[in-house]
Amino acid sequence: MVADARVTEELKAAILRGEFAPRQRLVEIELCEQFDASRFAVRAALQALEADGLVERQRNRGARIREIGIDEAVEITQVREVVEGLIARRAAERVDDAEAEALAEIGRAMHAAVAAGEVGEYSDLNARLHALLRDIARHDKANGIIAHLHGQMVRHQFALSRVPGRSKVSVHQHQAIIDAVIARDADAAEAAMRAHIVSVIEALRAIV
Amino acid sequence: MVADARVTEELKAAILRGEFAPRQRLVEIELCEQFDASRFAVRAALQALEADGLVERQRNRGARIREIGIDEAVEITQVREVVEGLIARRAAERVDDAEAEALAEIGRAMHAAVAAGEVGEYSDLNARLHALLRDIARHDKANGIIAHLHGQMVRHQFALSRVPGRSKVSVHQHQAIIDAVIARDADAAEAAMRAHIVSVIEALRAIV
DNA sequence: GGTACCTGTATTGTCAACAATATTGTCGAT
DNA sequence: ATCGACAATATTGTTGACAATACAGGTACC
Repeated sequence: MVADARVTEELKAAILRGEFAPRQRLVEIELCEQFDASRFAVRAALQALEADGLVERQRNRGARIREIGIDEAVEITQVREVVEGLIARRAAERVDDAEAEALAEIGRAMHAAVAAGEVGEYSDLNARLHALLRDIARHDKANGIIAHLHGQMVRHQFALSRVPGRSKVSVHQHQAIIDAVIARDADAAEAAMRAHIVSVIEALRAIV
Repeated sequence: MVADARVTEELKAAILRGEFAPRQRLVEIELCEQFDASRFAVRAALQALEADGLVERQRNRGARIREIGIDEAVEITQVREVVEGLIARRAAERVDDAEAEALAEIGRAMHAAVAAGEVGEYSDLNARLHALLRDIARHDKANGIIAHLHGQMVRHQFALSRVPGRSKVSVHQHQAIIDAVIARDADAAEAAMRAHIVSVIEALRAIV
């Protein structure tokens, strides 16, 4: 696994960037040319991404980009709800003063971004907040599962960030999470995170 | 993926049965003989089981059985706590009368098994209860994650079932879960499941 | 005109040989 | 006797060719 790893990474990045349409066929030879790799490496990459849930394969019929419908996106987000709840709880238990200040800073930047109407900036801050909480929680298993689920959600995540007015609602939820973690209140942190993601689920359902 | 799938399945079953010791090296040629397959198929199986978290591989150094220490087992069980909590909640929301009766039946059998001191029988009933709850919940993503985590826990699970007196404690927790689901009380079902698994975590920590 | 079959092509599945790399054992020098 | 360099061996990584399979298009028959 050496060339394999490179191809796996590049192919995954390309999928996450949205370069392939859902249900699009992934022909091995075409991928060989695109990534300048052998069929062996491409095959290994496809197998890895199948385990990742990004690609589906049928015997003798090849691989295609897995389509994730709204129902599955909701299920994924429901799991995310409880696992990110665990992460928020752990973060509240383990946060140190420097990390608390970093959280507060993200909170202030979020308010500023919403006030200025910068949705792209707000979206970045959102990702940074969740990533920082994962860093603070230092829970490898939970973090791994979130990464796994996140990979399958990129398309819907993008759609979500385009919903007008969502940032105005979610900024308060994010602030509640930040406040609870800084206050070292584990129960409140978990509850705030779950409330936040429940509202994400509602927004998801509303898209259709 | 045809011979591959067979080898993957058999190898996984062998690992779960405990036929390989933790950190034991898995030499490809030996596995070829053992499962009467080509190196190609063995390789694919090893890659699949790496993604499954049962095997770890290093470049040019081959594969070994992944050792799961007590700390990791605790983390796994913490994730299980919240995801099985979600499953219990969903089960309470979706259970029908026939399923409720099946749950009640398992509860009665559990009490009987504890009274008779049949630990093996109780352990089976425990597995059946959790499986039935997953059936009722019909939450593919959550069920998939539980299956994934369970595969990594078999060794510790076995150690847990040997702790004397555990069934006497857990039978009441199980009954609380059953009662809450039958009463269609989602909050109580989630809380009961989480309380149950918290006690599993404590028992895990106590083993060392 | 429609349906079933057959053939050609595109694509994936499998294999055995070869190359690259790590590990182990041996030898000599200090 | 211990350490380091070096050679031998074991094991994995990679490649290209070949076999098996599914799909599309055309043809004959009803």
